Amino acid sequence: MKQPLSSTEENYLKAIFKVCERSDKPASTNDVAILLNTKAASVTDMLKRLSEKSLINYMKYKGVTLTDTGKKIATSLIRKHRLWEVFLTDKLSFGWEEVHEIAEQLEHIQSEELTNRLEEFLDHPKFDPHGDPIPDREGKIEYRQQVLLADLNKNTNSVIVGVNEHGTEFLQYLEKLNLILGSKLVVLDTFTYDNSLLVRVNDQSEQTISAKVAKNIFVQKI
Amino acid sequence: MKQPLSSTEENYLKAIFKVCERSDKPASTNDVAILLNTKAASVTDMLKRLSEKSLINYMKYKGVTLTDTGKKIATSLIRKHRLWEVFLTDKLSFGWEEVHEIAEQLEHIQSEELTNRLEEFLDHPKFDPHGDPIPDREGKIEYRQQVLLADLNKNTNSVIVGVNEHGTEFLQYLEKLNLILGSKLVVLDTFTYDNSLLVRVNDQSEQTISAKVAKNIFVQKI
DNA sequence: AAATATTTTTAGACTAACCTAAAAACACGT
DNA sequence: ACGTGTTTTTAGGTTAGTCTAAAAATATTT
Repeated sequence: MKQPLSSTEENYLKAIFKVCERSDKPASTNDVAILLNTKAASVTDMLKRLSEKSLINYMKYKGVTLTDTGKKIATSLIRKHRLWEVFLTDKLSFGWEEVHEIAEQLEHIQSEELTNRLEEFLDHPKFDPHGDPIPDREGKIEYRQQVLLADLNKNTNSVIVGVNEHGTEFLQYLEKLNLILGSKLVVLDTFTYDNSLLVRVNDQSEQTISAKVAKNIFVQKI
Repeated sequence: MKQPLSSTEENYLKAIFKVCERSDKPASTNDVAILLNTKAASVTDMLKRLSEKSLINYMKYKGVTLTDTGKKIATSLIRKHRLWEVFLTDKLSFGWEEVHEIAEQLEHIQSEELTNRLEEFLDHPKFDPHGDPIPDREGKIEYRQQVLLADLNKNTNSVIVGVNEHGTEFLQYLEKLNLILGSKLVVLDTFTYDNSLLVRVNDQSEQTISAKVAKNIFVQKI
C-alpha cells in the first residue's frame, strides 16, 4: 500500500509546501500551477489524486494544504535537495549557481539510508550553499532570523546569510558583485529615486545595489 | 531534437547493451523482456520507438543491436552506475551488496559535468565494487582477462576479481564465506558428483564451494 | 445586488509505457 | 516440405500525466 510516489507527485507536494511555507494560508490551484510551470487544469487533476492518497487536504475551490504525511514527504525532499547541494559545492566544487538543477534530480533518489549517510559524510551541515536551512531527519526546519537587505536600516552592520532567488543568472551576477554568503555589508545611503542602495562591502569597496537585487538578499544584523 | 531520454528508454538501451555485450549477436525481443522483467509485447512497442530515434537497429523478427549513438548512451549509463557504486562504498561505507539498487536510480541523473567531477573526486577508479570495469568518458571499456572459478584448473593460484551476479543474497553469502574481491584462491580438488570444489582461501582455511557459486565468481591467475 | 471578471473545475483528447489475447512469422524434426 | 511449437508482432485496452476549450464557481466592481 505504501508504494513510492512518482517524481511528479513529489514535485507537487514540494510546490504546495513552498507556497504554504510562511503564509499559513492554503495554496491556490493557480499558485501551484505557476510554480510548477504547468496549467491549472493539470493541477486540479493531480490534487484529486494526492487527496485520494491522504497527502493533502483539498476542497474544491478552497485551496490546498499538506497533511502531516504530505508535510513529512515535502520536507524530506527539501532535506535531500539541500544536502546534495552541499555535496556538489563542498565535495565536487560546483558553483552555487550550478547546483540547483542537479539537486532537483538527486532529491528524488529513494533511500533514507543514503540521505542519512550523506548528511554524516558532509558533517551534518545546517545550511545549503544558498544559506537555506537543512531540515533534520524529523523534517524540522530551523528558520534563521534574517531580513531583506532592502529592509535594512542605514549604518547597520550586517552579513549576507541567504538569497531569495536561486536562478543561475542572479547568482552569477551576485558573485561578480562580490556579494556572497558571509560578505559584510553596511548600507551607507538609500536613494528614493529608484530605491537603490549605496553599500560598503567587506569594509572596503563601496557600490550601489539595485532595488531588485536588494530584495533578493537576506542579511543578518551583527 | 536532442531532448533527453526517459529512464525507461535508458533502461532498454542498457538491457540491449548487456545482452549484446559479449555475444555480438543481436538481442532477441525475449532476451530483453526477461532482463527487464517485462513482456515481449511491451518490448516490441519500445523497440519501434527507439528505432525511430535511431538509437537501435531493429528489423522485425530479426533482433536488435545498438547504433553508435545508442552504444554511447548505454556505456555512459554503465559508467555512471559504476562510479556511483564506488562513491557509495568508498565514501559512504555501504556494503557491496547494498549499492546496486541505489546506483540503478543514480545512473539516470543527467549531467556530464557531474559524472566527470565524480570520477575525479573518486580518483579515477578503474573498477566498481564488484570488480566490473568502469567505462571511460568515450565509453570505452577495458575488459579484464578473467575466468570463472568453475573453469579454473586444479592447483592454480588465483585471486577473486569479480562476480557474475549482483543480487543482494549472493553477495552477502560470499562475504560470509570470506570470498571477497582480492581473496586468494587455490582449487585443491573437484568433485564430479556435484561439481563442487575444495578450495584454500587466502592460504588458510579450506572450504568447499558449490558449482552454482563457482560459476558466479571471476578469478585471475597469478 | 447585478454585471463582469477571474479562477477553478470538468470534459474530452493526447502520449508514453505498460498489459493480455490473438494472429503472424519463424524454426525445426521427421 | 509439412505440420508443430515457439517467438514475435499486432490489436486493443489501461493508467499517469499532460493539454485546450468550455462550463461552473467565486470574486470584484459599480
